Amino acid sequence: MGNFGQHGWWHGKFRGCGYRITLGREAILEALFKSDKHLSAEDIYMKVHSKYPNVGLTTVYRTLDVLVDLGLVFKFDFGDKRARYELAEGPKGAHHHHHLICTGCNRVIDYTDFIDEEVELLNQTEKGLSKKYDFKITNHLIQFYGLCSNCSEK
Amino acid sequence: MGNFGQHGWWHGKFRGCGYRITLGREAILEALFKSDKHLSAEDIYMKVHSKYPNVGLTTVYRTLDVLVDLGLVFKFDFGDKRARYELAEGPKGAHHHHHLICTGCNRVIDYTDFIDEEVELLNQTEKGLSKKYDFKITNHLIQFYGLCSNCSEK
DNA sequence: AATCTTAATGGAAATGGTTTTCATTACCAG
DNA sequence: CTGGTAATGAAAACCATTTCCATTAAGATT
Repeated sequence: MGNFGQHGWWHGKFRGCGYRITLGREAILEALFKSDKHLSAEDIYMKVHSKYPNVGLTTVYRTLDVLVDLGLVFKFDFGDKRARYELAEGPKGAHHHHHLICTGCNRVIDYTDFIDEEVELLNQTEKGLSKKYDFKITNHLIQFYGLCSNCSEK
Repeated sequence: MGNFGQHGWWHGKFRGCGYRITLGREAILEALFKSDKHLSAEDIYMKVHSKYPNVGLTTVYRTLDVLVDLGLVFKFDFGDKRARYELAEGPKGAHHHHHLICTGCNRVIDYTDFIDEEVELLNQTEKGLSKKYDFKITNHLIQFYGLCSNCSEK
């Protein structure tokens, strides 16, 4: 579970792409691993910075870019105006979920319900679209927008 | 078709929400109506500005906010770093489509294939989620990411 | 271990899309 | 016509993210 540091499950993928393993990157991935989710770059910076004060915000941004490129991290836009990041897959693989976003208060609810049906339909759709448009699909995004119980009362 | 100005199909919805009808708003909505799509705020500004030079960029942003709030316009993030806008519904109603986004060159392909199945599944999902999370869903976003034929060759 | 190549880094400055400010204009209800 | 107030434009502010550049440190080679 919490034994992030001992594993290095991502080292292979990292090295295989010519990236070096650094303390900063280790710390950033650890922060993502340990945290709940929907972290902004600055959230991550502050977590990392408290333990490794010599890791700068610029490195956080650069590392997140790398992680997104490698597919280890997903980048989201939830309507507040900063990017949000969450781990795509851990040592035990991914726990797939999508998001409900409240346009009133920007609260985000993760849900895993209906995911199987969604993903099955998406796979079919992806197959059809790939063929028709000669497009190699690597990822998808589904989000629902609306008002949470608090905000719809007003 | 092109007789945008004569209709004012949106005036009702506008006035009903306490908004005034102004030349700038008319021009901005007309630009969205006439254009293809995926316009940025500045795209719209330039189109509008050529015909009505006294409409400023600020007004474009403010009007787009209003239109998005009213549900007349959708706002998208396609990964280049500016918001993209397109008309949600015209006088004849909406022509629903989703997007394929190339992460290589940021090209966006609209597709309407599979939309029916998608929308049906989404409706079911929305119903289930609304109930379970007491969340009033008003909108959804589906996007596929990948590489277009040009970019996957490299 | 020592050396070397070059990716990675941090701090400061720049960037640029979007928002805010504020004095002025112009919808439109009465 | 006229008053109240929403809407506006221009300029300045905002602020998340990127870029610059001199310095550091992975990690392959010796």
